[in-house]
Amino acid sequence: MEKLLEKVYDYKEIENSLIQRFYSEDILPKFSFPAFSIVIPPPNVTGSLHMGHALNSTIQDFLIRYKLLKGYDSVWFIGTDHAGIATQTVVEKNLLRQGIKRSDISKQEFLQKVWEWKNEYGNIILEQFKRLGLYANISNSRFTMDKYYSVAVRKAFVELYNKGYVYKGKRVVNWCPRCLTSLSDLEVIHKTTKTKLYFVKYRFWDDDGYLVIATTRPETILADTAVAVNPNDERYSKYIGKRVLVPLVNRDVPIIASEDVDIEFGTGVLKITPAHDFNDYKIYQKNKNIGIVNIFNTKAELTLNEIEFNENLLKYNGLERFKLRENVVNDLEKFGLLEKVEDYSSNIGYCYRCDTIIEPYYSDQWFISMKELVKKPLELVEQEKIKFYPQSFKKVVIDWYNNIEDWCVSRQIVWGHRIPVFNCRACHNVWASEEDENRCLKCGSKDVFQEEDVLDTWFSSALWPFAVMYWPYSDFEKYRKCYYPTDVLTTAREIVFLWVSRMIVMSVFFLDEIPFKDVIIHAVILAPSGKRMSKSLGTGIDPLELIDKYGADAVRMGLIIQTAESQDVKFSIEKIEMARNFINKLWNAVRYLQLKKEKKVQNEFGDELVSLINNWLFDNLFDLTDNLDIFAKEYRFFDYSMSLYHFVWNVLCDWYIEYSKFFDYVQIEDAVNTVLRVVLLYLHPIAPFVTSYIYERMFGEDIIKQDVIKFMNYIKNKFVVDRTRSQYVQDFVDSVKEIRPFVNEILQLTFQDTVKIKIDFKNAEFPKDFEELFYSFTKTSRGYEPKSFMVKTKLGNIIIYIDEKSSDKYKELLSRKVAELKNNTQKIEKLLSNRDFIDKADKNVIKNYMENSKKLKEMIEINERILKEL
RNA sequence: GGGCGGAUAGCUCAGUGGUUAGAGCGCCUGCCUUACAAGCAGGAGGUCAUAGGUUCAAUUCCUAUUCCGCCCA
Repeated sequence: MEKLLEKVYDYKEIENSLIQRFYSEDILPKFSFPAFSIVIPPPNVTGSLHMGHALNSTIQDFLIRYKLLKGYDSVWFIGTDHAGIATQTVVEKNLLRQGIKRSDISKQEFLQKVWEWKNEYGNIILEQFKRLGLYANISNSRFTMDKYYSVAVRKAFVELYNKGYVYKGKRVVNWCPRCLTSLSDLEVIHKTTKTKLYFVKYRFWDDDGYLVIATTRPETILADTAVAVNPNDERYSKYIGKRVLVPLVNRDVPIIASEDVDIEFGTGVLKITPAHDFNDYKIYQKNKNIGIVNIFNTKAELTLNEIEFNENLLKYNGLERFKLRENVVNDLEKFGLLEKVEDYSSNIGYCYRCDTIIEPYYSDQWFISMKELVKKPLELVEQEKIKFYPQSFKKVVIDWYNNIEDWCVSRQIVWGHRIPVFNCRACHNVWASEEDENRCLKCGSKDVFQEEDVLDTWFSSALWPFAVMYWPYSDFEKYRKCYYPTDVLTTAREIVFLWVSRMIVMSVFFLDEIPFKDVIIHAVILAPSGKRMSKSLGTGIDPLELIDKYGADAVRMGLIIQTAESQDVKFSIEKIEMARNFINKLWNAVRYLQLKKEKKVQNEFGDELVSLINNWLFDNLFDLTDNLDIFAKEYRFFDYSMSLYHFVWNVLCDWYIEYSKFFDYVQIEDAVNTVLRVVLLYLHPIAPFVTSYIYERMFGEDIIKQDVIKFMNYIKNKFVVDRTRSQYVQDFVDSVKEIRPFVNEILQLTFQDTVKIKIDFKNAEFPKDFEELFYSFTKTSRGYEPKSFMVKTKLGNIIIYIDEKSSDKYKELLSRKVAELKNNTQKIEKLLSNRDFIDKADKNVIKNYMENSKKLKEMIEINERILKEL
């Protein structure tokens, strides 16, 4: 049954042979208990696999596979997001390359083009995910605009609408003049930007005096409807009620009082442009009589209309906002209205998709009022019904809920879920409906039309955890029993508000239940320079290239061991190499053990020694697996990986396999097979390819079908560990490590093959065979008859007398050691003579110090004697 | 402006109220020892950012400062 591993670990071959099995149509929910479920954060259909996806998916796949091995019905719901603005932008650019402008074709034709694009390219990202070795069913993936999902979105919107949580209103919103759509607050990226502060004179209407106002956006002067000062500002309070002329426009506007005016900023006088500034809009809402003037069209070009017509503006008509700014500044200067210009840096909002500067824009939009909806989620997070890892995000989410603003959900684009609100031209009835309507519910008129806007992408993603389980169809109840709420959500920090907190809101509203129990917020992997990884900046590192070069297993493990906790890390290729080397090491260890079967050992050791060492091995193994289970439970993937790394490399390979070279295969076969099984099983969630491959080679079985819990119970009964006996072996290990530096130095000085020593096993229970092992492990040999020279190992029960070869080097080594020992002893003595310490410190701590002090003194004495006689 | 996190070896990062603070990479010495040179054995390298405080004891807890990063407005 067992097949020998190939000489060289060829990850490409292995990945090719297994990838279809991992990503297979046969992987279906079993609807059995215990169940475990995760929903993937759906990648954008426009996306390509980046480092964030790679880490995020690795974590999820780890959990899915770990639970699978633990006997769970472990299901991963995967799929993609239609990503409204992002996708539309990509398709627009595509068409432009073919010479087709968006404006050349109708909305319907364009929509058709987007669907064509989606059908052709929309699954690329899922195909790329494959390469990571994910265990999921690709044919079962969902899409936020597929047939069933669309039903869920409409149902959700209509229900919110009918319960009064949706309203339409004319508001100043974030507007992207390139994407030609509104954006939610969360889709705006604020960046400190160098700009200028213009000090502009506003003349009084009735005399020659003037006020100076500082503004970063002089072009919006044209839409000023008031000037405001803080009533507590002694400099200006006397002017409240007077009127000033808006420069260039010569519209006369009032000077109003507002507590919102920052006395410190600029001159302390604020111009009010309600239609093009958020703060000004707030002030306007409290002073509606000042009026609101919109001077821009959707592309942020100055556009006069009948209502807001002003002949002084005619010459600017059609100018784009920054061109307009130039013109306005020039004219202000020309008319002597510009007092000065200063350099300034201010926080400016940019579109998160296309990086265009956001224009606050006064327009009709749809909103969801959030204050009420957020109440229950807030409580649930506070009560830790949903737990965040790391915990600090609990507070972050709570703060966000507490300061929630209404959510602008309408987008003026084509690609998305059209808002299911219908209007009747005849009777002006407005209603929301899950079905397409062509007749007014109220008056029966056929003159009805649906809203043109589509919903924010994040509205549909907020429904993801239950929509992927076919809510609101009856099937959902079947899924709900096993898989809802889902167990854990893993995500990057940047979408905690955009997505995570809104999923909670929606799940609580529609199902009265949390969508997931745990939220893991993982690290952000930065470029090695510490900058963000970004394709456009050229700082991105392609995970697929890494997989090509190092193999998927190495990439997975390498990512995990460089991202402990959620602290951001600079990407280090060394960690990927470390993982690759580790897998290679494991491969070779297995291969060695397989080859060993064929070989006979010359002078094999007795079974007594073998059992002692096996006992030590299993002691370490059980210690390891106990820890691994804790680490997995606490999502400490770094600790999980590193403890496996150290067990395989520093326990199994460095020591056990070295011991095994003195044993015959039959003596260790049982232990070896068992330990390898356990290692492969526990490593499988990190490195699925190589472990599956080796497992099948060795045991002829599919690793994913194994039951770890059963197996562990079985072997814990079979190999009962004796801690005391295990300590003998550990003493041996420590003694070898202690003596090696001396031997190494001596050998290098004397060019001998071995150093002669004499070993004194103080502990009679040590098997005599250990002596032979010791010689071999330390490159020493029997035959030294000690006078008084020796080195005593520090912790162990073994005393080694070493042939001194009376060299200066040796003397130096010993003196250094003695000095070190003395130094430590002094520190401890000082502590022990401290009354406060004796009175207050923990008794065990004191005891340990005292014992150690004794040991140290003994060693100093011995080594000093040696030194004297050298 | 408000909030959060970080500063530990040359580099990337772990870790800890208590004896000698770790890993990988890099560096130095010696080894192709029949599983592995992607390896083996050994070594050098740290006032744990700075200043105070709490404590018998601080790299670890607290406060302030500096620098870096992130989030929100």
